[in-house]
Formats: sequence, structure tokens, C-alpha cells
Amino acid sequence: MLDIKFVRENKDKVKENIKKKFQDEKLPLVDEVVELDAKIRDLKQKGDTLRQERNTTSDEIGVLFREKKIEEANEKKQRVVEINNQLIDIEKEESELSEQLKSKMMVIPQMIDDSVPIGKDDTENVEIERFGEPFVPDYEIPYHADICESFNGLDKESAGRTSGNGFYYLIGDIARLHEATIAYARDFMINKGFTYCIPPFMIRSDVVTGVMSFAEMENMMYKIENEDLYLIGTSEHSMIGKFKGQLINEKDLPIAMTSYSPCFRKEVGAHGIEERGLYRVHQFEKQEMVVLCKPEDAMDWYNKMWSYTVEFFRSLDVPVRTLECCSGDLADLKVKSCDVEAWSPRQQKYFEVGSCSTLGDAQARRLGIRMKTENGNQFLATLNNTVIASPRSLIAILECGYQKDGSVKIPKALQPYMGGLEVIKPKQK
RNA sequence: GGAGGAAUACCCAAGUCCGGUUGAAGGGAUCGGUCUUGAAAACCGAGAGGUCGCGCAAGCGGCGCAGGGGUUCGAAUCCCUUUUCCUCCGCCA
Repeated sequence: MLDIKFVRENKDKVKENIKKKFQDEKLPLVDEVVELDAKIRDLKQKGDTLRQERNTTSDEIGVLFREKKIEEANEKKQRVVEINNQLIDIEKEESELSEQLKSKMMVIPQMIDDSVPIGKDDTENVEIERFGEPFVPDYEIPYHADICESFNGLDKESAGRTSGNGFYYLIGDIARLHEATIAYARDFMINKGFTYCIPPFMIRSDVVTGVMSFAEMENMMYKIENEDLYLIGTSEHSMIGKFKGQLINEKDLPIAMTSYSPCFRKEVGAHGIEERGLYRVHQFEKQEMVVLCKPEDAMDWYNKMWSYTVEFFRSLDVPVRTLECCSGDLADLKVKSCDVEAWSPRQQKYFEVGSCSTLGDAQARRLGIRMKTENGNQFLATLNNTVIASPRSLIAILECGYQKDGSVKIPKALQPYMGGLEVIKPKQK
């Protein structure tokens, strides 16, 4: 959500930004919002004047009662009743217009960074840089679900019976590998100076509406029956919610945390759940980075954060690239965002394993996350990025480590977390 | 789950029984000074408080005492409700 003052003073810039995001249908909102804002301020003035009169008159009544001038007091009471009647109408109109203003403001997108490439949708995202050689072996690499099955490591059939499509059992070495990547990611980020945190896996509705749009909520979030609780879709939700309504001391910034959580997603909409693989599922686990900092430091943190993910995957011998989100593909709350994509030697293309975003002060303004400064309080910048999400990332690790004989090399960094195993071998059926 | 108690500003805290000079006391922290090589401590002094509106500005005003509603001419104070925390009891890995 933008600052209404900013919109008032920068109508053209806001419209320009909407055009860059190819959301021309939202252009009229800018003028509507400015007009509503003017009306609301006018009503506020009128109301304030009346309330002032009410306050002083009420005080006078108190004095009159003390002096036993009952009749004079009763006359003044009458005047206050009149004022209150007028106020009822004014306040009603003011709150109606404020509602309208808020709902329109919510859909006006955040100002994107000047560096964001202009494009309509995800087909126009821009590759920024490749890290590591995207190799193609001279033998065939099977589909990742088949690799898992050769290790007796995946059972989607049973999960279908217990929980339905989109769930899975990870078993044996595959389950251990999954857990190892998360544990390694945790330690990797702790070594980068991030503070490890395990947040609540369920959050209340007021936190949900603070951190995501209504459409996202419908398509992603599982609700607990008869409770005001939702399963988190990512630990970012509870991590940002942690700071809701908080006033943070400047000296405590930046706050850099790495959080672990299971993530639950309905995945309603465009892609849906795949039948066999682990690429898109209802439940996964993720090690995340979340940073709260001063707005002027946000871009530095953004660049540091995505590069950590790149470094992480390179330490697992997985080639990656960064893909910058173009204006049209950027979610409305984001200022700038890029995906980190891992190399799939089987498909011979890159696929998304993480996403790094800076939201500027958009999320902070919605949730009231501020810091105290000498010149008053200021909204903070919030950023988030994936370290690793598993089992999706297992696809890259299994494919990149797959050897001709069907075994899979364990990257050096993961070996301590696998009890020293250097390679895992398929089970004989 | 049951029974009590509590929530006041950056932090601590008075006021709530009994509604009205409360314009939310008083501290701490903050800032300035004395002392000191420097710091700490102690002492002296200062004016600001969160948020919104109007105004070029000095300033004026509204809201604000956990959130929401109500009673009243008037609510931190009375009533209802939600949330959180504390104490005790019960249950539980």
C-alpha cells in the first residue's frame, strides 16, 4: 500500500507505474483515490470543529453543575445533543468513504524500482547471470520421481489414500537427504550472521490479511475449522507478523533472521498439482531469510540475499541462474524481485527453486512496522528470500548428482548431515 | 478446559472504588550543564511526547489509557465483548 500523501503529490508517477505493470484498468483509481482523500479531509475538518465545540461545552457543563447553575447547564446539554446528531451523519459518511479509499489503495501497486525490466508477464522475465556450467551428461537422467522410487524413497500412492493428491511420503535416504538440506541451509545462514528462528505454523486472519492479498489468500491458505487460524504458506507470514504494530529501535536494525517452517499451500489456480512428481505439492519445508532494515539499506540487502542463495546452491554443485521478474510479473506489493533457478540436466532448462523480494515499506505500512528516528517514526523495509525449499530442491540435487549406475553423489557440504555418506545407492527390488 | 488478577506513552508507574481544572501525575531513559584526564555515579537544569487534519510558519485542533462496541451533555474511570499476560486448579507430549 502506498502512502496517500505520496499519491496526492505524485499522481503522474503513480499512473506511470501502473502502466509499466500493464494494469491500465487501474489507472482511474488514482484520480478516484485523490478525490476521495480530499472529501475525507474536508469531512474531518468539519467533524473536528464540531467535536471541539462539544468538548468545550461539556467542560462548561461540568463547571455549571459544580456551581449549581442547573438550568444553564441543561440548556448547554441541549446544544451538545444537537452537535452529536450532526456528527452521526458526518462520521458515517467519513467511515464509508475511508473504506472505499482503503479498498482502492490496496489494489494500487507498489512503486517498482527503476531497474525492473518492463514486460507483460513471466515470459518476459530477464536472465541476469549464470553461475556454474549447465552441463548435460552423455547418459539419460530419469524423472526425479523415478529416481526417488529406485531408492524406495517416495510413496505418493499411500499419501493419496491418507491425505489426497499433492501429498507424499519421503522414505529412507531420500527423507534423510531432504532433512540434510534443510539442516545444512540452517547452518549456512547462521554462519552468514542470521538469527535462527522457528515461528508458529499457524497464524490468525488479521496477520494473513496483513501479509498477502485477498486473491493470494483464497488460492493458498488452508483454514482450520472452527478456529481463527490458518496454516502458514511460508514462514515469511509468521516472521513478518511477528513485528506487526511494533515500534523498533533504530539501534536494533537490521533484523536478519533465518526461519524454518513447513509450508502448506492449496495451489488453487493456474498450475495445480502434478500427478507424480514433487515439484508442486501441498506441503513442503523451507529455510527462509527475512530482513527488516532501513529503507535506504534495502537494495544492498536485496543483492546480498539473492547472492547467498546462489552461493548455497553452488556449494551443492548445482548450477543456477538468476532471473529478474519483469514489471508485469511482479506482485503488487513488491518493489523488485528475482528468482533463483536451478539447472535440470534432465529437462535441460532452469527451474525455480527460490525467490528473493524487497517489498520496500509496503508490507510495513500495512502492518504498522516502524522504527523510531530523530525526525519521527518511519516505516521499515521488509525483504524475504528462500534459502532452500524441499522437496522441490531435491529435484536439482538428485538430477545433478545422478550417475550412470543409478547412484546419486551426495554433495560434500551435505555429507556431514548424511552420516558421512558420499553416495547413495538404489535399492534392489 | 475452570477460577481469579492484570493491560496507561520508548520503559516503569499514579489515577479507575466515587465519571467533570487530568491540558494523563511522578520516575527512568533522552538532551544540556557542574564535577572528572576521560567515563561512571551524584547533583542542577531543559522540553518534548503517539497519531491525524489545517497552516509557509509560529501554532491551532481532533483522536488516543490493550482492540471493538455501548451508557452519558461529558469516559482512562461505568457496562458489554474480544485479545494477550500473570497466579492457581485440571488435562496432556
